[in-house]
Amino acid sequence: MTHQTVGHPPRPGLPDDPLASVGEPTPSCPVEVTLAALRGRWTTLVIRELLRGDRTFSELRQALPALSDKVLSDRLAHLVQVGVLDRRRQADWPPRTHYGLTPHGRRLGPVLQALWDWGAQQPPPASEP
Amino acid sequence: MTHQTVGHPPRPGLPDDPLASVGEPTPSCPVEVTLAALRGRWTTLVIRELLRGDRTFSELRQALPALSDKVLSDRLAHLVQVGVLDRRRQADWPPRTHYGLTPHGRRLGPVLQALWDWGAQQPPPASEP
DNA sequence: CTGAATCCCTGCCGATACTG
DNA sequence: CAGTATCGGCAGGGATTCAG
Repeated sequence: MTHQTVGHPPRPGLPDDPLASVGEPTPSCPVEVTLAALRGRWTTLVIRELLRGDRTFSELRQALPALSDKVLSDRLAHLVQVGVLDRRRQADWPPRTHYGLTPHGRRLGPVLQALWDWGAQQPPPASEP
Repeated sequence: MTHQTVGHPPRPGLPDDPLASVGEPTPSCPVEVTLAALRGRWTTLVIRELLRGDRTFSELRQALPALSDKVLSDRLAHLVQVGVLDRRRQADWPPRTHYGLTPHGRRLGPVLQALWDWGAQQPPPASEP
């Protein structure tokens, strides 16, 4: 069976790392860190939109019409706080705010790709109750 | 998967797949599929435990002492339903139930690894509000 | 235009108690 | 041993309204 066990290169292993021994969900677990960053409905769609390039508040609202102002604002604030997004206000009038991914946020690309790849695989036919 | 790159200069982000144009969170988006599978507190820890090998209900409870019976039961049922886990009852007495990852579930390894890797990176110092 | 404040409703998850 | 039943607290998120 080819499975990652003891004795692999200096790569942080998932089940083998000491930190992977946490007995409860805690912010010190890197997996929890990432899931916390992606937490919340619409979050990944906002990131996807910004992976295509910088956007303003209105542009994001236009791209995601079913997303309310409040939640969009919440998501953006959250993503800025965890260092995924960068906010650049425009002193002009009308006030425009541009959002873009930080380098750290851009590294979420491979993560979303991994999520995409697994979800695109056909699961075995589940039995319905 | 059709990967028509539409002139992303330096860093192509998410796949430029037609499905990536969804305007709202929907089960048809593969990213949502995966996040739905991983949804819920304790879920990734249960998977991590089973990445190390098959476990019974009690063994999982022992490995995650702060997890209540009900939630553990919920998580296991959910993961079985989405095709991540495989349940094998023992007709014997006392009744033992063995849980193990399906091939599909085992492919979550790289996904969790991607989540781990990003979360393990040092984010830029967050600005204070 | 870009957000913050408020209200309400829903679903999660923890605790406890009970069954095959 | 391996779950299900039930209840309650609390946070997430949608709609609306108001402010800078």
